[in-house]
Amino acid sequence: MNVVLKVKVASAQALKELYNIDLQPHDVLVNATKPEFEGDYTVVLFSFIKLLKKAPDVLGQELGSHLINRHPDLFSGFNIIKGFLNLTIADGYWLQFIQSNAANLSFGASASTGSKVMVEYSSPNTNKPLHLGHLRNNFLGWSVAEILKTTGHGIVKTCVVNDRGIHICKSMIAWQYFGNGDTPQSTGIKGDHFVGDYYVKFNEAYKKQVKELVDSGMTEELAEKEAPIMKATQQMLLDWEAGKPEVMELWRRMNSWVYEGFDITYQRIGSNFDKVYYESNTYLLGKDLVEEGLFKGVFVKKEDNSVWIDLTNDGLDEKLVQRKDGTSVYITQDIGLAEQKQKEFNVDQSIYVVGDEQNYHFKVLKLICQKLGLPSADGIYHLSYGMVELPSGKMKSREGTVVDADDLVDEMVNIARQKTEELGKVKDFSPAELAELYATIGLGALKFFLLRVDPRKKMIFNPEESIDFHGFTGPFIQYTHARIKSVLRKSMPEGSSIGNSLLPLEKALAIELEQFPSVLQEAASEHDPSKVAIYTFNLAKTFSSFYTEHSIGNAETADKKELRLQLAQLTAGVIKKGMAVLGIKVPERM
RNA sequence: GGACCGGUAGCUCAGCUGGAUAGAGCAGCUGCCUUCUAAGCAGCAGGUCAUUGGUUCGAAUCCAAUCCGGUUCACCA
Repeated sequence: MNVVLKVKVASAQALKELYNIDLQPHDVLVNATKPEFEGDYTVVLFSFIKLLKKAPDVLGQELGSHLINRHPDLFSGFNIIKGFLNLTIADGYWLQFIQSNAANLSFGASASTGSKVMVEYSSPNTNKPLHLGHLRNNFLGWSVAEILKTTGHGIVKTCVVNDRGIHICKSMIAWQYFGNGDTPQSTGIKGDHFVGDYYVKFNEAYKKQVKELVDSGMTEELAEKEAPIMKATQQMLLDWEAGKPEVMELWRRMNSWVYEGFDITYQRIGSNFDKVYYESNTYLLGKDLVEEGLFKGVFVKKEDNSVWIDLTNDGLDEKLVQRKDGTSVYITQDIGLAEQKQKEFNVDQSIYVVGDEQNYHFKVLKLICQKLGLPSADGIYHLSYGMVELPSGKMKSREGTVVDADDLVDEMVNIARQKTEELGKVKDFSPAELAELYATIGLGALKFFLLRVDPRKKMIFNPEESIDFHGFTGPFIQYTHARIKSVLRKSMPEGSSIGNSLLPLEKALAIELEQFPSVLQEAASEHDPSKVAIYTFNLAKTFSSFYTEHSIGNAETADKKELRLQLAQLTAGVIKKGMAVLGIKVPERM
């Protein structure tokens, strides 16, 4: 049980014993004491003052004295300022905490809860390479899965690849027209970029054709439909759906190029999946559910044979679930896939890491699944994240302002190399060690930058500022870890006495370390890695102050040396674990 | 137009189940490397928490209205 909860439980119990009022620990508001006051944690008394009709000072005195008498091992002092009861936690409590966890490698992790969660993330299209927005998605999804794993949930990481449809045919057509038989191998271009280039070429050619038609007197609307390259693409989609061999062959070939490229990027950024779904296999799912929905009266069929669901009573609109020609729409596939996932993995919760532009879609999806009575329905959770924007505004592929994932990672790693060389601290590293260090720092900076803000909020990515390695950044935390390891290489804790008192910075560190498990819990329940990022940064900052102020290896006494070594060891462990759930490695030296 | 999301320091963001004088980082300014890594530390300066009203012992936080920005409401995916 963490300290805050102990304070709450003790306070609720004390109020019961003193005044015979029944409160849940949850009813007691406990905050960290503001630095300008004496104490560690503060019980806010106002609500009890009202309830008991007692003066704040009297109540505070009675409660404070009672707490100290009943829990001398937990509390060592108190003071009352206005309606706030500031409690000092006994040094012995923190010392005990430090000693029992310094070498505990699994500190922060929870026992299995028995629940199983699926996290769907990344979900790329096979017509273009990954960009900055995908990076936020990948880092978020991976981290949320890792946080849930650490807090005792079984995890299935999954990815739904959008590998079919008109947009895929566009790159295929463009390659047929303009490719001259080139391949990623023959050109030396990474497969996903290679295919993406043809997607761009399609749009260029299409635009040109539309313009020509418009110039010859056609309306723009008609020209967009009549452009030969578009008609060819639509025919190709029909051919694909009919399974025409040469189209299927081309489709497989080009997709395989993309996957080769994705594999490299995923490997580099550390994304991985337990199960990959391909839309080419799942796009027909859900049809039987349309029948079932009609039978149950959840859906209605209109005269033209299209099938709808009326969600106006739920404050939404009417939504189409099947076209008049009997083909299914996107949401129908999603319903079908939700059912499929359920059959295959039987998870308690299914998290979809998808941008907030699809909020409405997921609201509808969940509602429809609930109305259909699918067992997976209530477990659907849309982890909606905000778009990544540039200082100039949104990224637009048409304007060429899309920040490519591979390029960005390259740039970050390069800057890491440059800065490391400037500082010259690891001149004895082998080339392989250096390469690993640059990747660790560069990716650490990037991941931390994208994960440190609330996922729900849109964020601005400033290429100039984002590559900062000072302050609230991944490299600062990595650096703190490396400094600790440097100390620990010289001497390790021996398990000897750590004395019986704490200096302010020693205590501040202990207090912060003790919060790690509850931070992980909070991050898990809110699906929010930024909680861990912020916590880990603050911990590193506290350690840096401590490190500057107090000598560890040459401490004043043997007790102090042992105490500080244990604190250092525990801090290194928490930093490492905190960063690990963010997908960020920490170096031994940098 | 309906629904949803956001507006906190020059910039990027915390804080939002109501609690003490609203916090970080960057940028700016001062100091600190003969002692464990200065990718650091200590300090200064920087605020009408979009606006107005309400709820109460207490509001950045809750409620209402307004202003500004965004997303969405396709027989697209």
